[in-house]
Amino acid sequence: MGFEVTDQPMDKVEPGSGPQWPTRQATLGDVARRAGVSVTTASRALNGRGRIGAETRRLVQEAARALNFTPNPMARGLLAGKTGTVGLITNDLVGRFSIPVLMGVEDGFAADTVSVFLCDSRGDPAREQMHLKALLSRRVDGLIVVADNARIRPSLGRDVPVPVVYAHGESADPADMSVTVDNVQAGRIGVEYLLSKGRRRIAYVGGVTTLKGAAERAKGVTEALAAAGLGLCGEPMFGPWSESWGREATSLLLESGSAPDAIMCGSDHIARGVLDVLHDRGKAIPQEVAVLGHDNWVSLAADSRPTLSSIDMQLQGLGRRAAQLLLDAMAGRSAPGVVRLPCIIVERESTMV
Amino acid sequence: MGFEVTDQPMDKVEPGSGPQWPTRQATLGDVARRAGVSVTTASRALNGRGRIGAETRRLVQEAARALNFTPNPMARGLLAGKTGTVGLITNDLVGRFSIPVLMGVEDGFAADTVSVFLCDSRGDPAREQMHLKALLSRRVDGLIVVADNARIRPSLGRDVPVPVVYAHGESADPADMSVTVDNVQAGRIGVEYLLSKGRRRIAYVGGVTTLKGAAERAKGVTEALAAAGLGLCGEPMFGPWSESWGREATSLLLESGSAPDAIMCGSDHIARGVLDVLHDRGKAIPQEVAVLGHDNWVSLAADSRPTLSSIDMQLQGLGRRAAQLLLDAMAGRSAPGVVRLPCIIVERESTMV
DNA sequence: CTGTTAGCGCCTTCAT
DNA sequence: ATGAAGGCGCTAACAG
Repeated sequence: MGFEVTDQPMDKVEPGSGPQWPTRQATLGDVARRAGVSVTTASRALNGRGRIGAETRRLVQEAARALNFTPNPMARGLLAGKTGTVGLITNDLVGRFSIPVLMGVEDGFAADTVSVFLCDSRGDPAREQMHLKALLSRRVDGLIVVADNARIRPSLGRDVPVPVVYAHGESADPADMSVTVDNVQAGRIGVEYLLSKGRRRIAYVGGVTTLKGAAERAKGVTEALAAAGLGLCGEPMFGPWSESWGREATSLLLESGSAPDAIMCGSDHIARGVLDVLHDRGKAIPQEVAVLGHDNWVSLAADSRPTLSSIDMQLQGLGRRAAQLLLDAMAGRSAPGVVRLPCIIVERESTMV
Repeated sequence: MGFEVTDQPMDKVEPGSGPQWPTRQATLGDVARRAGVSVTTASRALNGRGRIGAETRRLVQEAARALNFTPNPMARGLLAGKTGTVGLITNDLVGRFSIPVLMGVEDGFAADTVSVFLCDSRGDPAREQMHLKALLSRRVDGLIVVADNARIRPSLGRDVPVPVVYAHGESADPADMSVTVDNVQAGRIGVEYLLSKGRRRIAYVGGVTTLKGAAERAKGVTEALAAAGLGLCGEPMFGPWSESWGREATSLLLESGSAPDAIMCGSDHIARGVLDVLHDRGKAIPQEVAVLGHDNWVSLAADSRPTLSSIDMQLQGLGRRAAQLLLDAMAGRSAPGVVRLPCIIVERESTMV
């Protein structure tokens, strides 16, 4: 099961000395020679172009298999003017959001057709610019920029010579293609879900509304409540997306005299803080107060006390969609604008009566 | 600041119609023509080979800049027989360990020299095999396999035609190069640290010892205690790496009559569970009981009640080291064997008197 | 149906 | 100090 040419003498073989890199890979010439045909014929036989004798084709294919031949993508790309690669630039690999998007993107491309270069700019525009340059000089056929959902990001500009899709965070330029999350819908379905569970006094603890996503979620919440003829229970609480804010906000909420029967949270981190304080105060969850998180971050939500229901942004699907859009654009069918994808509820104990 | 050739007539320009892909990139021929020299001279001027008149060089460089020329890596690679790319195969992008390793790997390569193809096998050997094939047919110059630290993984085999470095998890074949974490040392420094804080009754709640990492950490713990003439407080508790196990183990521990003044944990998840139960039972942390986590997973450790001290595996450094090893191997200096990198303590409230 | 010729963009002898 | 020619591996004309 060797990957290299075993058919002809190698340059420097030291028997029994273990792997010997680099070992020359088989070329189309090798295949042709072994099959006793010309290079062109070999090429055609393998690619299925033009008319080829059945026997010849078989011969060539066999030779290719025997030599473990795979076409050199550089030679191919040089001719075709395309590399079959795309670049993926992300801001915050540490931030957990990039990962599922990234996996979705990978799903979206056939692995043996398009490969993905990964670059992390660490939130530094200079690094991003550097990576952009590097990727373009690698002649990627397209780019995906995984951006922060919290704010609209500047476009890479219109003079980038390949199609670009912005994923998760959207580009400021409406002529760009962006795929992002429908945060308003997320807020809405959260409320609708809690209403369906019989809750009427819904409080909200979210992220600071200077962040785009946080503001949109809050908007969806307000709208859905209004549609049901209700208002928020207590003041809406906006703070950092952290556990300690969840704890603090819950204390404030309870001490202000509000008696919510559900608390909807802007993140799972916040929700964890909420759970802790409710627990300390002896509130039964979900019987007295239901808690709904946001992000469905499994390592935070799946093993808490009680386990945490959460809104899932379906980021992997978003990544797939971004890849699809990019493929279309690379094929010449580009569709500018912002696509907003819906979220779903993942139900666990914290909301299950 | 265009990326494309603006110097000569483009094929199809529709003025005012926005970006027009694909726009031809400048070639060395374009540069040479603009500078009024031959392609050979242009090449030499830009690469600094051979003797070139100072003025000629300036001219060429200026032309290159004006045309935004970057050499086509496929043409270059075709000639050089190398692509300047490496493949990175990971098992579990969702599992958080791959990410810092990945970032370290990125740091380890000069972004404008080596680019990284990312592939996630999702723990499926068939997918891994597929990605391996795809990467090899892309002619990567080397491979990094980010593996699970919990078990020794099978080697990709000796007939892979490029150097391979295994990172985080180690390969079963000692002829391979692996960079991994020194789990024994981790256990040891954890104990030594707690001892230095004046703790003497140290309990241990770890992962199941069928997992390699868990067993090694436990070994380090035992050794360090023995070296201090001490033993473990209570039975060592081994279970899943989860919060609920942390909670359960703590209850068992306290109910068994052990009165630890410190609990060392196999993961931050476990530690979070430990914190919760200690909190419920009114134990002051760290005054009565100190708690030490493992992984230093910031989103779990940095905002808990109290914030959690933890052992950090320095995975980013590990990734850098893996990249370095691979670079050396690609340059012909390969160093088989397993490198074990030390961990450090990150101190937060849960252990600070 | 098959082989010959040419060329993708670049670098490297070899000449001048 | 510069240029011309050849070739990396492959595919797309154009013969035959």
